[in-house]
Amino acid sequence: MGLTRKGEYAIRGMVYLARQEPGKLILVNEIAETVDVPQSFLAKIFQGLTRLGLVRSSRGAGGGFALARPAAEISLREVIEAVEGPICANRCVIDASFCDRSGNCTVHPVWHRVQNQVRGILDGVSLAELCD
Amino acid sequence: MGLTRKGEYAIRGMVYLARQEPGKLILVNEIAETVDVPQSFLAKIFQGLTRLGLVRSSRGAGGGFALARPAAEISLREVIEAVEGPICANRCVIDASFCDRSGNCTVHPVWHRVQNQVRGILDGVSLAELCD
DNA sequence: GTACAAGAGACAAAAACGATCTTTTGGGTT
DNA sequence: AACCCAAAAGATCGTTTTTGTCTCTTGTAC
Repeated sequence: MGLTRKGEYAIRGMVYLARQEPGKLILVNEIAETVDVPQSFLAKIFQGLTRLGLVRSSRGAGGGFALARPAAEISLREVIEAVEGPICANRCVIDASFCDRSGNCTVHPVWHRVQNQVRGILDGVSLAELCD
Repeated sequence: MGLTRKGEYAIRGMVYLARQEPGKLILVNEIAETVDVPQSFLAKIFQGLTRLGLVRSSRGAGGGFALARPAAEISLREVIEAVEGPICANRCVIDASFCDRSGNCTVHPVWHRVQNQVRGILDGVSLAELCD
């Protein structure tokens, strides 16, 4: 019932990128150092973000990472779900096999409401807004 | 970012109790069997619920568990927080030491909004409503 | 005082979390 | 072409949390 460090770190890193001159490539070491997260771990996290198309990367000298889209067009939800998986109040909402005892679950609709609210809030916040 | 089995089991058990004649003591074995959760585990969970005053218990022959208050006066949030701890979007909202890098965190207010929304929804649902 | 059922606490396997390290791949430079 | 540089990929690894189980104790009713 809460963000893991992976999520927290991803947000820190992405907000840092969002504060840079758009398109400018930044080394993962620099990001890691200034937002205070372990470099190797952040590297892994950014690998995933790259694969999912949230950031673009370039290898070799002069390489690094940059946001794949303008900061105003990347939502907090995208970042979180990229590293943590889909926001889900209870397994039963995603995984039907977990819940269908006796056919009907009265709590089910509550989980849906929770998810939708959370997603809505997180959708409404962009990286640009988090730059202050 | 989701309920654990403990939370899920606690809800199942409490809803089952809420469906019984008020005040009637039910054996944990019966509860466990009909809501389909491991008995020993549910026993542990209910131990905690008793300690926190959500259910009352009686030992010995004819003992068992019953809701400590009317089902309409026990919220889903109470049950969840009793077993999972306080609902918290990010450690940084509860544990200041986790977040105060450079003093100000722009994401902080978002976590608060998320928490309040979730808590609000869960506060608004009582066990009675979950009985259908 | 005996049977019964919850309370308490120790223990343990399995999964998730939080990294770290090494090797590979690809891009620039000389 | 040879060589650095930095990300990509994958293996590994210690710690914590989850998900239980088991045993023993305590309290209650008959």
